[in-house]
Amino acid sequence: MFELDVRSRKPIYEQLMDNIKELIMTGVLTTDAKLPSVRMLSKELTVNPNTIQKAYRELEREGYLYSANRKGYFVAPVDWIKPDEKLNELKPQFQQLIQEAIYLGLTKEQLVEWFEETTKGGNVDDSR
Amino acid sequence: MFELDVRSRKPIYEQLMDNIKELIMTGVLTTDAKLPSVRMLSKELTVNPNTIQKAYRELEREGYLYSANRKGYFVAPVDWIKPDEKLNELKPQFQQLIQEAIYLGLTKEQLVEWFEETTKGGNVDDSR
DNA sequence: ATATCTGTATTATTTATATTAATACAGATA
DNA sequence: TATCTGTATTAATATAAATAATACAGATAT
Repeated sequence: MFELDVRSRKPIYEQLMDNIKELIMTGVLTTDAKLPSVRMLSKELTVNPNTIQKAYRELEREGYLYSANRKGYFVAPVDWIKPDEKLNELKPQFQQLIQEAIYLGLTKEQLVEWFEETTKGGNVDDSR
Repeated sequence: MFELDVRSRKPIYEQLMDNIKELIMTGVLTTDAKLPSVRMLSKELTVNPNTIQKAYRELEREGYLYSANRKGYFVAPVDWIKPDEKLNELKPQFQQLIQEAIYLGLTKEQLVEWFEETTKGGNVDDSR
């Protein structure tokens, strides 16, 4: 279910966050879906419980998850993320990447193509 | 000339690399332009010389700079970077960002708009 | 030629952070 | 009531970034 690389420069908890975000964004995990408990996932991935918790708590802070009174962690509704704010945070990252890509020869057409590959591949859940 | 934030999570040498890349990509620094010496920049930024050298050497490895026999570091021609390979490395980064942005409501039109803002703002040097 | 600039290299130390480890508490659930 | 859950705390370990202090040798300008 999750792909972690302990040799990567990127911290395990961040890799975990990316993995979970992707499951949410592709619609595999929908609103109110329950995530594996800290301890279970810890055993499954042979990673320390604290590391799992750090990822969960961070995702909660960002609005992707919520935790209910010792019942577990669950997927939060999209609008808890404050999508507009988040998009504005993403913009400079995009523009830095775009600038570098343009320098390397990226055309507008190719960028649009990449956009459409993404929409085609991922099954977005409209009911959310 | 350079903007560094010692409190950032991103290492100083990586911030320096980003800064230099941007100067190259916006055409402020063109092919064969000389960069400040390791020691000078070290003093100017009050950063350890080794940190500067790490940034320079890494940019050399990536093909953005070259160093000539104790004469200094200089901007390399674009094609030393192997643009096609680099673009392929950039693609997955783009798609991850695009996927998240789509989840947050990004439209194709907005992405194209961001692309055009980038081309308009930066003065790309065609003579390269 | 000589002082001074350049990159290059090496070794040690400090600092920050990620990760693991070992526990403990208290509410939720079966 | 036993066992699940999240939450919290403290300590130890590992890794990497950054600083520090030097040294060597080629390039350059005076």
